[in-house]
Amino acid sequence: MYSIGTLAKRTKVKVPTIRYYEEIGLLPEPERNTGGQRRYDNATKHRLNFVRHARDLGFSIEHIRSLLSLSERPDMPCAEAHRIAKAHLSDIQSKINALTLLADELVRISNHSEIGVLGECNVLASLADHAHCLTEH
Amino acid sequence: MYSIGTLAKRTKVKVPTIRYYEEIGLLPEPERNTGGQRRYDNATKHRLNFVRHARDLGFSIEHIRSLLSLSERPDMPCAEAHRIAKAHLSDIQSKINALTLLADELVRISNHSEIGVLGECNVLASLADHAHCLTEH
DNA sequence: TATAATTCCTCTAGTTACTAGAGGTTCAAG
DNA sequence: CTTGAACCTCTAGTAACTAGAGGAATTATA
Repeated sequence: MYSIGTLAKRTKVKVPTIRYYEEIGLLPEPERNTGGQRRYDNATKHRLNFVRHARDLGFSIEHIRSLLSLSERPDMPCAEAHRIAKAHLSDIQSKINALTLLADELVRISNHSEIGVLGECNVLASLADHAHCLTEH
Repeated sequence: MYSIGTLAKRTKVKVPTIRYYEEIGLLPEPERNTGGQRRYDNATKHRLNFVRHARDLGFSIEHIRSLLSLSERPDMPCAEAHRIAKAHLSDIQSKINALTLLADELVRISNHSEIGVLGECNVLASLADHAHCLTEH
């Protein structure tokens, strides 16, 4: 069991952000020591790491709540779990596609080794085209 | 040349968001018709699509400004372009890794076809582990 | 063991990136 | 030529943090 500051260091999530996640119910209310300070275990650290990564990947809090519900409820009926998993899959796959295109273009720029200028650059085109989107827009 | 409403429909970006992007300098100030209304061309549409996708992928506005600078300046020296490209690459590659792990786990859940309950679920573990992170944290 | 520095607490207010609404003007269909 | 939709600017609200004030608890140092 460790303090909020220690948890913050281990997860690279800021202390006020941890308290904020608790407030909105993304993290459970932790135990408190005799002085009233929060004490955390590794289960919370694990959960917080998930939240942090998911946020970095552009998922909304509500999105994350839904993903967490898959982990939270081992008693969840398959049909419900499948519905949630499928609802997220195509979105995630189009994110992977878009990132891959952008990465390819950045690799091309990085490998463009002549001293001089870049010439035409397709970074913008890599994400601007909708041809590779799986979502509805 | 078309209106802001048409641009909004074509890019799925809301009208006030387009005006906001203009205000913060992510989009150029567009031409205006005699009545003072904004008129857009496809170059702006292209740029806006890039911004929208990049935001969906969790990049900050400043991040996007830096990526756009690669496209904006065909006269940029290679060294500078390489620096920017490399600064973004490892971040993007770790995003791809994390998303792939999450997608794999969601596929596993989707294929788990017995009628009943889900049993143990590794959605949380898929993103909680730092083992696959390329970034420093 | 005293005391000083650090970290914690709650609460309020500020920031980023939008998003919605008020009040008024311009456009475009009939 | 009207009238309703779409546009304008400006202000205010929301989501997801982030920082700061004022004070209590903990930990490090003398």
